[in-house]
Amino acid sequence: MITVAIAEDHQSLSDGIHLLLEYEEDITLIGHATDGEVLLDLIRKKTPDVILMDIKMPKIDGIVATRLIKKEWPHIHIIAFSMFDQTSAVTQMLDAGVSGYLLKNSPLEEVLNAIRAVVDGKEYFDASINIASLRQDAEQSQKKPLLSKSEREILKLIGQGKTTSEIADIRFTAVSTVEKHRKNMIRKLGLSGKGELLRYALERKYNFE
Amino acid sequence: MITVAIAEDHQSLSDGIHLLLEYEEDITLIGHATDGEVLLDLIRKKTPDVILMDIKMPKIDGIVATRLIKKEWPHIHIIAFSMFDQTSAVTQMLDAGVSGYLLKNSPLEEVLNAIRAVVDGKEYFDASINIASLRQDAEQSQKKPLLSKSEREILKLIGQGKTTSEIADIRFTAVSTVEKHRKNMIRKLGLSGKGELLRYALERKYNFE
DNA sequence: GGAAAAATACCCATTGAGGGGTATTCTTGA
DNA sequence: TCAAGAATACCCCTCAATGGGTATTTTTCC
Repeated sequence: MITVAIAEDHQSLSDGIHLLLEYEEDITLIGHATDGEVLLDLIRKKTPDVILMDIKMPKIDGIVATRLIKKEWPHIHIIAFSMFDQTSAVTQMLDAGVSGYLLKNSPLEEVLNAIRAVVDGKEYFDASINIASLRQDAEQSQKKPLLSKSEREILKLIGQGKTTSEIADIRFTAVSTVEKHRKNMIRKLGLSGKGELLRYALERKYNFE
Repeated sequence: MITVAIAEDHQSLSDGIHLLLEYEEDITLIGHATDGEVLLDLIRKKTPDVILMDIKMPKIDGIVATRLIKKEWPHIHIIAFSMFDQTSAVTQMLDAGVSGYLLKNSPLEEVLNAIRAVVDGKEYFDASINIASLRQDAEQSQKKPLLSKSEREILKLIGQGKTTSEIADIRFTAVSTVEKHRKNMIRKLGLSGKGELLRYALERKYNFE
């Protein structure tokens, strides 16, 4: 018997999976959580074989929750279940230790395939995710992160709506230095035009990077 | 017998509803669509009594689709089914003519209650939506929309990353006119500083306003 | 220890976005 | 029909954000 837990903040979807699993002889749903904290409590009480993990969740998100769980219970198989097929979301979940990645706009039956695959020790990725090329990208980007430490820090502040001079004050550096970092980032990221860096920084926030 | 169609771009959720409805004697699912265009095709072939309508959909979104459908088939009951409980999303769907509004983080059983309520000629709103106060707000804002037509149009283009001169080209107006509209919007919205309007426009995209 | 990469800081320049006006024409609703 | 609000278009001015350089000091890593 395979025991499964669901971490998903949309209860309607969680209920749908519940209905699906009810008619499977070899799978039992042991509980569901609507946020990362509740999930951790749940696991402490009843350790499941498999967790279906949403990325976007209140309190503790799926990426952090996966890291915590794999650290303490490395034998639990975690399958990411997300709306996002962006490279960054997938690589971060891979890095956190998931054994599979499903998309919410795929058929629900995929869930069954994925659960059975991961308890068999295999991995299971949605067909629309090119897992091989992602792994390669991940390796490269580990060695050469596109943006440097200072640059990422400044980008974050830009995303918070800070201006160049405000950022210079915060970081105790000259305005010209911040300007230089901005220009370097624009070059590295292949952007152009005035608002592009702000746009990039803002979109970042919704893109898991 | 109640006939139902689903418009939902996350197939997993749509599959879940399918499972739920399968065991209801008085309800038949006649089809599901993953975008607004497919939905319209579907309705032309088999007219359902009720449509469960997601707001976020490719091609034609739920708001536009609802308007189109209520115009041509006013007897079809439409229930919005969304992740968002923001005022703006709800009021826009109300305005478009929905008879109910469900949230995805509510139990799936709510779907059954809602379907049965709307075929009875009643309305059905998720408990966490304060429908009375929303209706009042909607009345007021109908008389005085904050931004005018041109302003909203320009804001949308700003959100798409267009610069003032590009927007002027697109709209066949002078650059100075677009600048004037920008300034008026900044004043109306109580913004300040250089990137604020872009920031506002970008955040809007995730907030349905 | 020494080279490469990152961080620092400055120079020059252009331009887009805003702040604050005024004025004319077009629409729209009471 | 007539006034209010919207849309159009121009004026002035400032300043932050780029684009494109150079140079020095730290860090980091082989």
